[in-house]
Order: sequence, then structure tokens, then C-alpha cells
Amino acid sequence: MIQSTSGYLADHLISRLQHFTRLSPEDRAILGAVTRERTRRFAAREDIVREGDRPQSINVVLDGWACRYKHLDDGRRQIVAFLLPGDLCDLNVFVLRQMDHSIGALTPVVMGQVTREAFERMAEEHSRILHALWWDALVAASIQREWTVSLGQRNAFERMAHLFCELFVRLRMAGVAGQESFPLPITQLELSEALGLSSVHVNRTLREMRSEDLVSIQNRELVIHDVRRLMDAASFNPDYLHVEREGALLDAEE
Amino acid sequence: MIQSTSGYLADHLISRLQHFTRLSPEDRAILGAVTRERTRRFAAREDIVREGDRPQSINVVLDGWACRYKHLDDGRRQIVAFLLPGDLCDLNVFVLRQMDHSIGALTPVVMGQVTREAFERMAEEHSRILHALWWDALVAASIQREWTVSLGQRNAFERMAHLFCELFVRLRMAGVAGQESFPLPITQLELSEALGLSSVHVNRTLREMRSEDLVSIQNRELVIHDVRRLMDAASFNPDYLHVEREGALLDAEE
DNA sequence: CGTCCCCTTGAATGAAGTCAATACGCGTGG
DNA sequence: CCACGCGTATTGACTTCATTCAAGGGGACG
Repeated sequence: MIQSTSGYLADHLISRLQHFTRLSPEDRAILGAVTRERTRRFAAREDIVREGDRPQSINVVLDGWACRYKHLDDGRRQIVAFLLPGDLCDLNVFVLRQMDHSIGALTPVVMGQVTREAFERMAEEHSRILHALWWDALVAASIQREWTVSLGQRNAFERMAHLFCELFVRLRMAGVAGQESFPLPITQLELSEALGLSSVHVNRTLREMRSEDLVSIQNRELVIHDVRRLMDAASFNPDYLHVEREGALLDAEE
Repeated sequence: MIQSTSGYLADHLISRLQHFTRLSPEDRAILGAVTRERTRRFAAREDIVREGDRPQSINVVLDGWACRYKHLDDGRRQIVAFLLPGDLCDLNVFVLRQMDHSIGALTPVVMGQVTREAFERMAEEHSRILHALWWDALVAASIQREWTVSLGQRNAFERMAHLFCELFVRLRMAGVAGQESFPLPITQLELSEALGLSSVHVNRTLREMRSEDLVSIQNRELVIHDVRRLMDAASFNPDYLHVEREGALLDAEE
């Protein structure tokens, strides 16, 4: 892990939050500054926070993909959440004594680190930002519930289709997806650990989706051949992502 | 649903929170008063909040069991969380425009209703309470992650054993469980909807656990024949429930 | 050029689901 | 008080979805 203060990264967090509320130029400047004041870089597969750690600051994914995961005794691993560019890890971790799960980098990752003090100052002075961050936290909880539904009720095909839809919407909000494709910089094994499937079955399901001309993977990008049919296959209802500003989903990328 | 102001119920919420922090007698009095100021009763199977509703207040389960659930188009249902006596539903729902899931009563339920204003006043004047409520919310999120792990990685047997361990600890915290048993006032179908299994398979798994002399169900109570072996079978690690005060789990019931 | 991942596919196995029939309780009303 | 009916629990037989095992192929990188 390398300390750093450099970098001009597109602000995915701001892009995401604006799908919920309009932020003033000042809000945006402050949020950008606070999240970049202290940044850290991680290599792919490196752990960013480990189960049992005592968290000391709030992390923001400035670039790259990370995940929350838990290991079982015998080595099985479940990825319980993807942390995408602009995602925020736990506003209130300070309350708990120790982490109940780990956070690991899936790709090279740039993390912004916000101290408790900086966060509290910003929260106090800029209620619109705080409100938007609350929205973000509640959406994260909602996503966690939807994953529970997926794992509990959907079969491999529906589950994978649903995840792709979710990633598509979330990455578009972050300003990181194309009109009908998005970067998918993870292995099939990692995908399988998120979907609760074996990697072999992920591979087969992917083949099936390709043969139905729904999606395909081309140099670490997921290409969606027919968004409508993909969403139908997953019975995807984006309400749980709470994109609440009128027309926010259609906004031009910023 | 019947309006009511009556009732002298054991305060499960306070009992739960004290496993995290000590509350002063004044804290306890206030919390008790605020959550009982307005109560509502629901029949078993009645919906308390419905997907799409705009939430207007914070609910506290004063008595009975409820659940969060989501329906799929074709009628499949996933219970994503159990709401047990003393459980609290979403401190910050006001931020979101609409509910992304429903809350339904599993048994007859008494709900306390806390208005936004009452909550904010209490939060402002009693920071220890607020802190404890944050702990509660973060534990709820942690439980949701653990369910994701269960559904993704554990087989039927482990998953059920794990759920029983979780319920046992949570109900003990609420002061509602015995030394080696707890009330389980739900049907096998409802259990199956939480575990992501068919009700037939739940029945078989239950039989298997009975034949191994781990647990049995006797008039709506789950009797644990050997707590240690049950926890082993589930590889149960209670850390994710963040019972953080020293010895809190061993406290006499209040 | 070899090694290490990762992806891909087939064949055999296994866990959980579906279908269907029966049994059990419990409350209601005759 | 008993009979009926309905929801729930139980069990067997069969099916299906997903896993495991195993082997081969491809690309990146030292």
C-alpha cells in the first residue's frame, strides 16, 4: 500500500450523489477536497481492511473495484458487496469496536480516506451533503437486501442477469459505463463468489447468456446486446436503487 | 390494525441496547416513553408497511415477530430479515422516497411508532441513546451481510443451524429466550422463505437435526439439546452481532 | 519457452426442489 | 360433543439444478 496525495480522478462519488439530489458547486468542491485529502493505493487482491480491525476512518473508492467479503472456516468465501468507483464504506463504523468482515481490492484501487473529524465537520456545515450521504448508505442497505433475495430465490441465470443489471445502473450513475456496456474487471471466480455459485457454473451460465445473445464479455467489458431483454430475464426493477431525482437516470454523463 | 395507548410490556429494546452500552435510568425512562407513546396492533399475516409506501415514522417492535420481505413477480417470497421484540426499523427512512420492501407481521404484533420529531428531539438531547441506536442499526446491517453469506455458501443444514444460533443470541439479548430454548412462533413455510429453501426441505432438515439430537420443536418453542454442538454445526461466530460490553451475554435477564 | 492463472467443456455426482399423498391439530358450527 | 374443514407438518418417489472432478486450451509474463 502506497501513500499518495496526487491524482486527478473523475469524481464518481459526486456523480452518484447527484442522482439523488442537486449539489451546489460549493458542496461539490468540498466533497471533492475532503475525499482526496488523503489517498491510498492498493494492488489487486490486497486487503484494505481486515475482519477484526478497528476502523479509524471512512473510505471512499476513488478508482477501481473492491469488495466486502467474509471467509468461512474451511476457506469458502462470500463476496457480500461490490464497492465500485464512488462508493463509500460505512459512515458510522466508529460506533463498532471491530470490523465483522474484510474489504479487499479486486483491481488496483485508489481509496480516499476521510477522518472522523473531517467527516463530522463537513456533516455539520453542509447538511445537503450529509443528506446525500445518508441516501447513499440507505441504498447500500437496500442493495444488500436485494442480494439476499437473489441468493435466496433466483436461479443462476436470473441471479447473474440481475447482478449485471445492477452493476450497469450503478456504474452508469458513477459515470463509468457506456450506453450498453460496462467494465467488468473481475474474474469468473470472483463473480462466482458474489453469486454464491461455483465458477464452473458461472462459466456455463455466461455461455448460455451469450448463446441467447443477451450479453458477452469482450476484453474485460460486459457488452449488453439487448438491455430490455436482459432486464426482463432478471425481472429487474430498479426501484431498490432509489434513483430519486426525476430523470436522473437519463442525465448526460458528467 | 387497532390504535392503542395501553400496555405494560417488558422493554425488549432497552434490554437489547444494554448489551452494548449502559443506559442511565433517565435514558431508559425516556426511551421507554418515546417508544410507547403511540402503539399499534397488527394481526398475524397483516402488512405493517408495504413496498412503495412513503414511511412517516420509525417503528419499534414492542411485542411479537415481524419480518421484512420482498415478493418476486411470480409469487416467490424472500424474507430478508426477522424483526424480533425490541427491534427497530430504520432510523433514517425519511431520507428515501419510498419503501423498497414490505414489513409484515408473522404473529400478532404490537408496534411502537416514533415520529420523526420525537426521534430527533430524543437524539439531540440524549446522545447516549443515539449512540446505542446507531449500534443497533449497524448490527442490523451486519446481520444482513451474514444472511448473504449463509444463503451464498452454507448448505441447508448449516444455514438452519446458523439461523437458530442467531435467533437464540438475539432473543436472549431481548430477554425473551430461556437457557436452552426460545419461542419460534412461525411456520416451516415462513422459515423456508427466510432460509431460501423449500418448506419440504426445511422439514427434512429439521428431522435430521432432531435425529442428531441437536434441536427439536415443542409447542412453538425451539429446544436446543446441545448448544455447543449446534454452534459447531453452524460454525457460529457471534462476533457479527457485536455484543460489545464485557460479559454482556452472560448478564442475568432483566 | 515454460509457468501460472484463468477460462472452457464433458461426465458423474449430489443437494435441494417438485409433486403428491397422508397425517395431524385446532377451531367452528351443527 | 363430535364432525368437518383448513392450514400445517410429514414422508416417499422422482426430477432438476448446480457442484465436483478432471482434462485441455489460451494468454500474459518472467
